[in-house]
Amino acid sequence: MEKDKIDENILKESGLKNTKHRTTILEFLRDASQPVSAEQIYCDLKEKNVSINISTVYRTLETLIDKELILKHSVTNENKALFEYNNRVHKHYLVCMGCKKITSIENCPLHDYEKVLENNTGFRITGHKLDVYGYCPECQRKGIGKQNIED
Amino acid sequence: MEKDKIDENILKESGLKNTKHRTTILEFLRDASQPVSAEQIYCDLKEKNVSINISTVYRTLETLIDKELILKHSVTNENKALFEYNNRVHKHYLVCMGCKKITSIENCPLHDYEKVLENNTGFRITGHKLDVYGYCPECQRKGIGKQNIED
DNA sequence: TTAATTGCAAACACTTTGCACGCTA
DNA sequence: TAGCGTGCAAAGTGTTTGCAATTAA
Repeated sequence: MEKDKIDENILKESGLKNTKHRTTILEFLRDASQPVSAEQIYCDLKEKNVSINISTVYRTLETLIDKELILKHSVTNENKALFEYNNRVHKHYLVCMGCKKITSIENCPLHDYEKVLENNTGFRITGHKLDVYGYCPECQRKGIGKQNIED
Repeated sequence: MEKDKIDENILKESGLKNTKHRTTILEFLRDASQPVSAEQIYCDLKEKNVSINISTVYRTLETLIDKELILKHSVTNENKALFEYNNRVHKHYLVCMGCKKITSIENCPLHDYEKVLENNTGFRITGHKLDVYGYCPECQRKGIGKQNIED
């Protein structure tokens, strides 16, 4: 496992002090399989006997976002933010409306579209966010989301 | 102006009782030029001397969402929801990072992509949400968002 | 040593809920 | 009149902030 040591340099390179909480949270996000909430980070660290305060979690996340080491997402109809390690790969998300699991899609169909839009609108386009919604194979198997079951 | 009378039938057709607050909010959203927050609705109605409680605004919005008469959005880095009249046109949004103004785009480049994705992932795709970010012509003129001014 | 980071508690902003009263169908 | 809709106050969530103590560089 070469997993655990990488991050310390990343912090230095971004001009951040190297603290235990920062590396812990950054490693946690790097190893997470999908975007997670501040509370999930907090609880998970507690389970691992890492003593940390929820406000420190938020402050750390904010710092890491500023330095673009992580990304923040808002999901429609969820009132809490989700955070994800920024591995600098342009991604989109497939959100299951049944189990709420978020899968990432690395293929992006929109490269050319941004240029068309710049020409049509006069905006300087800096990025985009695409989320696709549906039901995953497992939820379909369970019958979740099979049209409207009833009202 | 034929603007003001349409909505009463819409409520009936959705199986909702016809109340003043519901028609007022629905008309307000129908006539809004962009998605608005619950508080904006509340304040705007107060200015027009409509007496309403903020909890009624939220409850009404929830009801209208259930009946799909309106849509709810979450914008990244904003911690409040925005609501919009559902005119049943598939739309995307162009969000200005400078002035935060939201412009809608009625052209959708993703029709075919959803089918590709269904084949690749096994998901049953029910919809998608695309937001494009950038700087509007006016903000560019003012020099807002001209790369990084400094760090 | 010095400034940045943290914990704690308290404050905040947005949203939801319980209950009694009021109004639509 | 029966039951849904509303106002009010209070509680919930998720997030932020002030301040004193702690820690990294």
